[in-house]
Amino acid sequence: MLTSEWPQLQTHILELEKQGLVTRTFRRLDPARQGAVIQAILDEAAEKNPTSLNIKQIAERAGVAVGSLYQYFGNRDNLLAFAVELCVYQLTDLFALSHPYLVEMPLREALSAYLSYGIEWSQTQQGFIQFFGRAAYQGDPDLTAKVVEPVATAMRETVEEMLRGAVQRGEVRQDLDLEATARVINAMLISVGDSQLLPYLNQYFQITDETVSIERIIASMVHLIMNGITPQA
Amino acid sequence: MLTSEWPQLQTHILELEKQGLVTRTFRRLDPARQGAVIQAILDEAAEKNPTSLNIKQIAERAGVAVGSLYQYFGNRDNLLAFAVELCVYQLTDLFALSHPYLVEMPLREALSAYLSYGIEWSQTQQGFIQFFGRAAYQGDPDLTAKVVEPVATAMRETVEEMLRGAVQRGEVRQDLDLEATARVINAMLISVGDSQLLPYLNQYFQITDETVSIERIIASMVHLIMNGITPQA
DNA sequence: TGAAATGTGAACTAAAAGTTCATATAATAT
DNA sequence: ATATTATATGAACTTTTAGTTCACATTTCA
Repeated sequence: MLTSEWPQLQTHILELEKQGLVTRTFRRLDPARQGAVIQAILDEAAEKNPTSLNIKQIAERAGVAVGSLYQYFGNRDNLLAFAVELCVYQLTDLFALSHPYLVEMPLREALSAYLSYGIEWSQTQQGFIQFFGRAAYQGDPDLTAKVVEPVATAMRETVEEMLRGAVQRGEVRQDLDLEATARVINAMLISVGDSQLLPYLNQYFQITDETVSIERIIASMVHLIMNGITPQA
Repeated sequence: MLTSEWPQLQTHILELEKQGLVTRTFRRLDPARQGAVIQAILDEAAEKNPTSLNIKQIAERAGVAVGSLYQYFGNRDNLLAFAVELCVYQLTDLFALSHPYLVEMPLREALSAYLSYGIEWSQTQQGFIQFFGRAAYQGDPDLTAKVVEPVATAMRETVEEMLRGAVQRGEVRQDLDLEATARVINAMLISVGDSQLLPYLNQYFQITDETVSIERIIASMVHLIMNGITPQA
């Protein structure tokens, strides 16, 4: 069940209740029902996009009545705000958790781990990552400010510190334009990762298909970053 | 004016007239008015997204009456299909034109040119690229099949041939996983390019900001691709 | 000069989506 | 056991949004 896989979820819901985005009723709900509602919101957002959430469809998807959603969230705006805030909490937590490991790992392994772990993790945890992805690629100003900006900054800073650590450990050149290179690598990680998270994106980026696996892509990407493609002297 | 900067535009419009997507009336229109309508459609699509085009807003933006749009396109579906097909025509033309130059250029210069030229070109030609970008990141299945897939394939194949040419000219290693590497480089070019085309994407990718210019990014990207980041032996 | 082509936008229509509320059921307290 | 409170339900109401039409005005051109 969803809730059991998100240990911090109840804490975050309590926090959001204090902010007036959910009612006590929702917090005290049967976990299965609570999970179904959250899952329905995330799935709905992933299928279309966060800003065009449809209350009636969410109700149908979750197997509850519309009236119940109004008892939980009061109105649509709150429901959306609830999902948005919850998503930021969850992803912020995730980055806080993985950050120290990634920064201390040898860069070569850290790059692989970042992607492999990220792709795997987001596939078991159906929902929050996809919700975030839709928000990121939709470009709604409000969502961008509230969800995308904080998470995107955390991502970029993680990559920057991974690189900085690697420089200090002598794994990479000293004369790198560290800031610019970190941004390029960050963009690579995002595009490769997101193409696996949001299948429709892969039709644009064309990262993988029947002939090229994600493992081959990750290997080539890491190799490219570490060694470039110019012939060895 | 828009029309004068797209030499093939009239030809394409005639083609679309034969397909029943526009009326003769639109083709024979005063060029300024015709351009204003096309521009309005593209701008509208760039601001929200292609699938939620709003007839009334397009009319207002173009400075024409809604009734006129119905004389030009018959209905909303045709108007959208017209924009979609026109976009594919224009971008296909663009790739056909630039492809041979890029493939024969030294890879190092070709990578820079691809981006610099692409970013510059799309900023003067307000519209088609942004329309395409919105389609690509929206993920509507119909748009993906009709617009994104053909253009995305052309992009990936261009990069593949750039790499293949470079291998043959001895500019890069022979033992590369060429297909996988091409896909990674293609994704880099897309993410860096699109972040400059669609400003909201830059808030996610965080490629550039006040402290890091696009020129620095391109230089670092090319350097990364050609030389990697490992210390020189 | 008149017939054909084109332009106009208020008004019509339909659908979609948020919200309410009377009623039913379950939980809890006394 | 019964009253009280909490929660569940979904049909009906309301509002908004957006595509479309059409009677009439204007322009073009033979």
